Amino acid sequence: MHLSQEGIESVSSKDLAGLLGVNPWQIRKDFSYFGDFGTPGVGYKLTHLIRRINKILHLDIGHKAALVGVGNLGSAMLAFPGFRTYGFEITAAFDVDRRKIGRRKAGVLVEDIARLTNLDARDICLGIIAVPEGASQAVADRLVGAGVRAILNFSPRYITVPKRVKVITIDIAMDLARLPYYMSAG
Amino acid sequence: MHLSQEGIESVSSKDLAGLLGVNPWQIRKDFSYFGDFGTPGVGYKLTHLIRRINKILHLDIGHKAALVGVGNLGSAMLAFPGFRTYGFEITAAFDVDRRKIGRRKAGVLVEDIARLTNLDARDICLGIIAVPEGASQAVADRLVGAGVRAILNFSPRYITVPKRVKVITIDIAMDLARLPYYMSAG
DNA sequence: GTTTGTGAATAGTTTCACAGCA
DNA sequence: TGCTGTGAAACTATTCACAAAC
Repeated sequence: MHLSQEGIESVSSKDLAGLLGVNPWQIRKDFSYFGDFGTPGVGYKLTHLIRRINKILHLDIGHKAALVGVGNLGSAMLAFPGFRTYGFEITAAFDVDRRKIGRRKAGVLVEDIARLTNLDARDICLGIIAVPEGASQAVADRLVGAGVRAILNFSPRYITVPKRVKVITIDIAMDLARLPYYMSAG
Repeated sequence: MHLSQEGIESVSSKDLAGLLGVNPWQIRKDFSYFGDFGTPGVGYKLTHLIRRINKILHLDIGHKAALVGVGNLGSAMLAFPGFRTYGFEITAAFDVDRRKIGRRKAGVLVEDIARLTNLDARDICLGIIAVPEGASQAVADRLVGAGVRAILNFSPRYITVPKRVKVITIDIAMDLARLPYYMSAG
């Protein structure tokens, strides 16, 4: 992605592998499942590759997201520029805290969580849960009721949703907890 | 983990499976690799299970971590209570911004990144990278030089380190980017 | 009756090696 | 010569089924 800014037009599977920390044949095998074709002897043309991958992952159209929980982590999400890279935009934010409701954070109005309904009417298909601990299931239920089709969950709890809704959970503490196992003696 | 607060003493593989969203036999198989034993007809005793898992993952001793990058995400990390659950504590924070250096965030003094050396002398074995974009590799190099043995990397870049150092990268934007693929028509 | 622990069967992933194209 | 795309081999993980334990 950064490569295109450096005037590079083509990358080989070896280049990509080095950049991503995997083996070249993994790259080629993965691409081959989608019939993606590069040029033997040259590599993959960057513009073509990016367009193709965006299409496969459905990133070719923009997506609007609603954030629930404007605490430390939620605020970081609102300010995070990385979402734009893949065509995402947080266009709504919700919280329970009266002191936050009505104010703006990173240009987005913080609304009362009671108003978290009919997100589909606002063209929002995606929910981000950044509330602390136990509230996550209730928030997930509200998001599903409001019509989102996918949820990014930052709370350290497994949440249950209808199977038409896709959930990805990022449990930061648990990810960190995997590290000590690999650290030799200490 | 929350279960112990509810007075529950034993869990079956079925209970755990429901709680984690996986199959019961997956739980049993995974435990069996470590020769962990529950009681047939009853289940797994919670206190024993937690102690055993903490031992296996080396979470039975506390770990000190250094945070690099006290921006939005970094501040969220400092305030995040979840690390304590697994025995982690952020005891040092570093930034390049003169306005932040010398101040305290969530009780932790923000130091000049130039002072990021000899972390091992301060009993810190773990680095958390929360800097924006391109600075991540340079920060990783500094952390390795200062003696950390593992890194939690929040920047969307693959970083290269000696193989004795374990890295886990959490690319929030890319995790989010996986969702649209699963959302039907939109 | 209930639940664990595990061998065997099944499914999936990673790795390799090489034919074919630029 | 350099690199892709893919069939086959090796490996790993998941699922099942059931004997032994409570």
